[in-house]
Amino acid sequence: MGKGEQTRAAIVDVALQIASQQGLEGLTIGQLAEHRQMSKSGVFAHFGSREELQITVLEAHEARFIEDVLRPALARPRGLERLHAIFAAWVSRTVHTAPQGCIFISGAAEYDDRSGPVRDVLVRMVRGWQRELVRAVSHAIEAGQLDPATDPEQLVFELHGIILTLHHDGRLLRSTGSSERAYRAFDRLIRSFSLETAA
Amino acid sequence: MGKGEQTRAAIVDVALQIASQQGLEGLTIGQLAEHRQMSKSGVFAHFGSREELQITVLEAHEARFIEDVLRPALARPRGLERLHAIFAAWVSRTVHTAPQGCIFISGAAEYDDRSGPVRDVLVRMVRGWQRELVRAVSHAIEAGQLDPATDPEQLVFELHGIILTLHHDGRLLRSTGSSERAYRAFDRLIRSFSLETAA
DNA sequence: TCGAAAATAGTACGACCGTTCGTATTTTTA
DNA sequence: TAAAAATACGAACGGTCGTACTATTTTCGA
Repeated sequence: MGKGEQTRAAIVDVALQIASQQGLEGLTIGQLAEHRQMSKSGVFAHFGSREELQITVLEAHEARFIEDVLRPALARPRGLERLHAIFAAWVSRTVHTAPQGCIFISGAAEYDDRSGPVRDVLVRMVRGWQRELVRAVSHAIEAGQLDPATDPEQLVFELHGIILTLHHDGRLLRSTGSSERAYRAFDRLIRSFSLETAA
Repeated sequence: MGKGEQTRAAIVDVALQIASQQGLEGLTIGQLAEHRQMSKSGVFAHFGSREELQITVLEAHEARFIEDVLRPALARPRGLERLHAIFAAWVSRTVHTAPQGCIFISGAAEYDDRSGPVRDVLVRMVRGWQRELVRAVSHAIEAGQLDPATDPEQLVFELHGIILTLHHDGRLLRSTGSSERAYRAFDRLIRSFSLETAA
């Protein structure tokens, strides 16, 4: 790895941190330069534009997100067990990366009324993640662990809501005990989509 | 109403619109001045600081929110009916005010890592709204329409998640049919907190 | 080790930001 | 209708922003 790539990676690292706190729109090249103790133009040269920087940060975020949340769960058997593993890792990531937020979530608020390449990339990533979730749910249906009439996208819709509230309450309201609420919500959600094998 | 108050109200009106699209942090005095065809300093004078402007916008947003979502529901009898009315109005407001977003939601993302008066006001408002929701749920419990073991805050947590996802999917992903998903989620949520009066 | 290529610094730019201040204009009040 | 008060303006300030250019330094393979 050449010196350039090395520096670039280090910049992205810091940028990821800053963007997690201030949002992708709050990310500035000057801030980055100061934090890295180099010139603005030096930082700038690595990306060519602020937009390119933001997209690079998004890509880095996605990579880590997948690594943290999806990858470990893929070691689990398909079905509910894997879905639960995904959810647990997702909750953990949402809560434990404090005081940083999820760029996908803050980005959603920042770019839901904007257009342009950054938004497009973000949308593509979120859609991709939802597709992964739908896959995981479908496996559980195929395995007979969920009601075959289950609409996977509906379940994912509600699952996503749990995480969004967790993020919201934990970060804005600084509530404690949100993870427990999230788990309880997850359990009820799964139960309500389960086969009626009432004891 | 004097001339000053009149102008001020008109400015807040525009500001509310802009903040709904670009966020409270995206709100600038220059933009406001141009939109209103007056000088920056003229706009500025009405608020004394940008922060004061942002807080004023928040207050205006809260007033309208309560007026749209809570007020009409108060005409309904306490309990599930009122809770449903609140939810329906909330969904409607979240979806129909397109292409504008909810300032409470975008603000949550903007200020969850910041400190200062604007954040404080926002937190107070969101807490207040959650308290109203808890009240509505409690009424349903007292009326015997929900399981007496129901934790109202847990139900509100999950209810909030439905709205957050609706906002997210509808605005960022521009999904259609999110309202239907939201209603389905609401029904399942209520059912899972209901007394087991299975047919 | 030398020289091309890569990486970084330095400087300047135009634009916009919130804010201040003195002045002019309009509105309200006596 | 004149005086007083409220309101709006215009210019300017220091600051930060992204970006374009040109130099300088550093890196690294031949």
